[in-house]
Amino acid sequence: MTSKRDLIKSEATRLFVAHGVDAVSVRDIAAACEMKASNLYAHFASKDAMVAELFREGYAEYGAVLAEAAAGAEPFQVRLDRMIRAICRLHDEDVVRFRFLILTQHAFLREVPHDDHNPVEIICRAVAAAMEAGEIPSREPELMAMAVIGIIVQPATACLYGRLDGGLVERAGEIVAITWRALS
Amino acid sequence: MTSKRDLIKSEATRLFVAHGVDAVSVRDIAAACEMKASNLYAHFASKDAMVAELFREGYAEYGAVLAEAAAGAEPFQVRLDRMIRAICRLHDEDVVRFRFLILTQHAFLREVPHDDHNPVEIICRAVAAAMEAGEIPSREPELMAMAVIGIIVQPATACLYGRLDGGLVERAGEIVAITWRALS
DNA sequence: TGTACATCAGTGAACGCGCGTTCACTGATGTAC
DNA sequence: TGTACATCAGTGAACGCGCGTTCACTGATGTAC
Repeated sequence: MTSKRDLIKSEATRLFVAHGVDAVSVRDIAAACEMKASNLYAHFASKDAMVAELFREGYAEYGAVLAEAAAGAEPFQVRLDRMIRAICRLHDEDVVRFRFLILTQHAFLREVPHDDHNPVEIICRAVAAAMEAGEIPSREPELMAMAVIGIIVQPATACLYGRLDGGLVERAGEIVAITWRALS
Repeated sequence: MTSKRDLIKSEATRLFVAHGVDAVSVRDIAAACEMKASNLYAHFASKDAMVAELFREGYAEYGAVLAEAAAGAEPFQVRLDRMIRAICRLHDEDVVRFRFLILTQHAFLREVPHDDHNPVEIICRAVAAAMEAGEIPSREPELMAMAVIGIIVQPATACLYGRLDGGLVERAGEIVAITWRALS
């Protein structure tokens, strides 16, 4: 059985994605959980703390999954393939959470540490290492890393707005191919 | 001389980008313009109307610039080059407005018409036409168009967060090259 | 078995605050005669 | 030239509202004896 805390988190995420964080009140969240607003404070210190927890938790899990996919001694092409498929899977498995991260990133990205668990950082380092190892041509690593991220995130955003039907997993092979050509 | 209305628009845009639309009150905007909040209502019907006008105006201008760059009988490669350089120029010339559009897109994209002046639509059509004309390999056009957009927008976002120093114009040639490889 | 107590998720009513917005009014400037 | 009036950007005070948050309290459930 999922805890009340998890119920609140999932209902809140859903409402935030549907209407935007600022347009959703604690009373809205409570109503979706069939409780009163005051009871939310038995589970979270404040609305802000709750939003921050949702973002940091999601962002950290993405970082962990990506770090695992990026590790290993295989050629960069194999690891890149694994990373992209991992992200596509994360997207399709919980599209609401992916969207929450896209929508709220601008409120939190400034305060997220640039460490080993930062998804953007992981991709930057993997791309830079592949260049140093001569596995792909040497270009500005940060720019190429951003291109890689854009090639994945923009289709995800397109799914959000109904410009792309279905999910990303079914397109993962194509996305990998686009990315590989871009980096070549 | 710039009108008071233009002053309000530019100060508001600046504040919205710095703190987020919901965190900026009409009193904040008025203070930045050295006037009182009540006087804003001589120029705009409401705060919401003002934000909507800023978005629609910016989005429409981007659409117009892109439409012009996309037009013509030249090969797709030439027109794509012109489109990407045009966007990079728009970004560097008024980085605050570009960021405003990135940050607020999720509040407005749903209600923007998918017509000839929609920047996303223009890129989608240009890519699809190039495929039909055999200028680039045939793949899912919407997915390829999203990749193109991501390759430009993600570096712009990286500039926003200081991950990339400088602007996009200096990188326009490289961005064109990445995009062309991705589409090939 | 019944009684007394502890626990704890959940409630209801209220709080102060800052928000967007309104509107009667001001006061400087330009215009007509 | 002076006087009377029109215009209009800008003001000050106030409005109602919904927000996040607090806190004394409730009432069902479990536990000890």
